[in-house]
Amino acid sequence: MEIVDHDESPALAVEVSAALERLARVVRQLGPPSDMSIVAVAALARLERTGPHRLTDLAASEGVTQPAMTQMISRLADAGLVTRAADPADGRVVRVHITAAGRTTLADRRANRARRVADLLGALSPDERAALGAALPAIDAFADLATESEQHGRSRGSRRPPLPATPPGETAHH
Amino acid sequence: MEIVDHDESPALAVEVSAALERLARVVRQLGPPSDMSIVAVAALARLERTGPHRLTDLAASEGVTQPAMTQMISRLADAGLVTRAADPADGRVVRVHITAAGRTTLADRRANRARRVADLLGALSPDERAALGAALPAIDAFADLATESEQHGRSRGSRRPPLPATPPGETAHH
DNA sequence: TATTGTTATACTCTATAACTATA
DNA sequence: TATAGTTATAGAGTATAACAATA
Repeated sequence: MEIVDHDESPALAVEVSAALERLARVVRQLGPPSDMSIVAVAALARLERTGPHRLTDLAASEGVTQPAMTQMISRLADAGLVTRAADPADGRVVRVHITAAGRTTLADRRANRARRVADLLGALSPDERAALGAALPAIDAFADLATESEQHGRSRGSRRPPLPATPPGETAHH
Repeated sequence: MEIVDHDESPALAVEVSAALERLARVVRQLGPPSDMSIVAVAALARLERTGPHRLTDLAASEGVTQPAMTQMISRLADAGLVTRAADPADGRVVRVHITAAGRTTLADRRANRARRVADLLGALSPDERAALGAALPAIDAFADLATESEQHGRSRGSRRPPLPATPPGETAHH
């Protein structure tokens, strides 16, 4: 058991925790009501960023069950944003690819949300904007840690153990 | 139309927007799967903070429809976390109160999440923690602005027009 | 007639359990 | 036997539309 200074920032933890819940509401309201779900967007973004993935990998990466991801991908496929392809090397696996429409949808969505965020940021003071910008690396690190500890039971080593250049399941091809 | 420097921080907006989506995942995974929904927690917290509210007020405050809030409150009432009371002054309105069990649940949940957040914060560098702490006021201001612009069509005046000491619907009593 | 709240209906999203098919 | 994925079922949570009751 490593010695980590847990008691160093209990007050900060309480405040950060509260801020997170408030931000969740913002995330929800930043997009139109009938927008894609967070998990769907995350999966799509992952497919865009690091290429085709197996269903199991997507489920694990986004922190949902395999059946949930199956249905999610089915809906995305119905919408034409992804396609399923058989893996020639293993008849059981399904490889999910993002489509051109998927990329477009993602880009549009990002632009829309960034526009709204820009409006909000514009109403902040320069100091506040500066503080937010300065905190972004810490926020990313925090989010990475959270994701990491969720996936492989709180490995504490190299933070940001980044997504392999070749997505999992890609290596054994011929 | 006021002149607001929208184009000053487009890059920042893109990054903040992306960070928000990543944080949404963290929020989701910070609690047990069978945890209360964000909206339920927010409504409960509001009842705790500013006393009994009408259903309509809760729905507006949390950004959901009235029927959605009716069902949410029904579930919370089934769980014993809130109670409904008739308003003697107006037979149509329902006043929702938080119960002792509701307060306990809220406190437990907060403590749990704060503990997990503290663990994550403990793995950050001191500089990163400091940056996060310094950004908290800006984050709050940002969240307030978002909530505000959602509710009364982007009034740009006094930010943080805060929740009235007496909750809405409380004034016209006799 | 307007407002408050509920009920009806439908859809997304999730989880667990049971199943199929490949390995 | 184990793994990849699907299907079945149930439930939370949301929205819109139609409704009841009160003002």
